[in-house]
Amino acid sequence: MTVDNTRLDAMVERLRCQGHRISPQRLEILRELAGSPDHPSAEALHRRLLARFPAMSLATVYKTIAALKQCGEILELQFSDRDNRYDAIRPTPHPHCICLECGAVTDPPAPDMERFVASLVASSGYAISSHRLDFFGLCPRCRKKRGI
Amino acid sequence: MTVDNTRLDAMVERLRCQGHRISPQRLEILRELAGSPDHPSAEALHRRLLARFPAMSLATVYKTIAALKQCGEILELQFSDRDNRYDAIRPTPHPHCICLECGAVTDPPAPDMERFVASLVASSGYAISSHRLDFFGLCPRCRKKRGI
DNA sequence: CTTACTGCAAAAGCTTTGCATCCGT
DNA sequence: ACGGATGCAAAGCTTTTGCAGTAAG
Repeated sequence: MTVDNTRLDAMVERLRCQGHRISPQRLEILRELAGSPDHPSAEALHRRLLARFPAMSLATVYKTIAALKQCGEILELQFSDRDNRYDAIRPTPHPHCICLECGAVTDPPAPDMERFVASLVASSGYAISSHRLDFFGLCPRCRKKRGI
Repeated sequence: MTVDNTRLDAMVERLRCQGHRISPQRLEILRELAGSPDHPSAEALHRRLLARFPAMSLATVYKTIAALKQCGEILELQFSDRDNRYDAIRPTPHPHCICLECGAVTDPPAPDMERFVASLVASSGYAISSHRLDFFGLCPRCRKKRGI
């Protein structure tokens, strides 16, 4: 796993500023997040961490995610029919592609999103503070598998 | 409530085609959906229907929603931290504005969305079949209340 | 030392499912 | 009459919470 230490340090620093403490478990969760560009679920994170931290509780993962949310250091993609997915590498809103077959979540190249968001912010009458842009379909691998 | 009878008839017809039956309860749920542009939750629908159908079960509402989903006649906006919301008036994907204070969900004017979606579909490598565009913030009313 | 964090288990909350009965078609 | 729909209650699942013990700062 390739951990982005700059990002890891930023998360640690931000948590500390907000009065959170950094336990060994928490540090390991942050490290895992900093090295996971695949938008893992809480359960997936927990599974990966168990190898290095056999006693880690799933509740601890959720509590650390809650702390990161409170600091604005993680982006939560909510789903009601499957696990939520998390992106702590790019915690500000950006588009995602979600594969309906394998569940992969990826960051697509974002073509002139700025202008699109800006125009909507201007025309909606809302004071927009964040957004969510999800595109559902088949990822390249699953397309190939199906010959589409 | 202003029911769009054209839309209501279309839903009934589509359900029938797919082998579903139209009970009095179901017809009333469809009528309520056709007259609800506010993207109600299942529970909100149920609450409104109880006035006219005191014995209506929440499970029946969910089962009718499931039938509509299967027919592509309803758009489900999933949330993991609150009730899902439903739009049976415009069942194809379109942008939404969601108020973080009062929970209102509205359809904003959609400025050159076509081009944005098209460019992403082209650049992502995915075979995109649907999308979800949510904008979170304060609705005009809640802005006013707060003086923002 | 003070107060947050951990891990476990229980609770919460929305949605789905099983089942006996009822009713469209 | 057949097969789907209803209503009730129970089950399912993910996420949150309570608590006693532990440890970070």
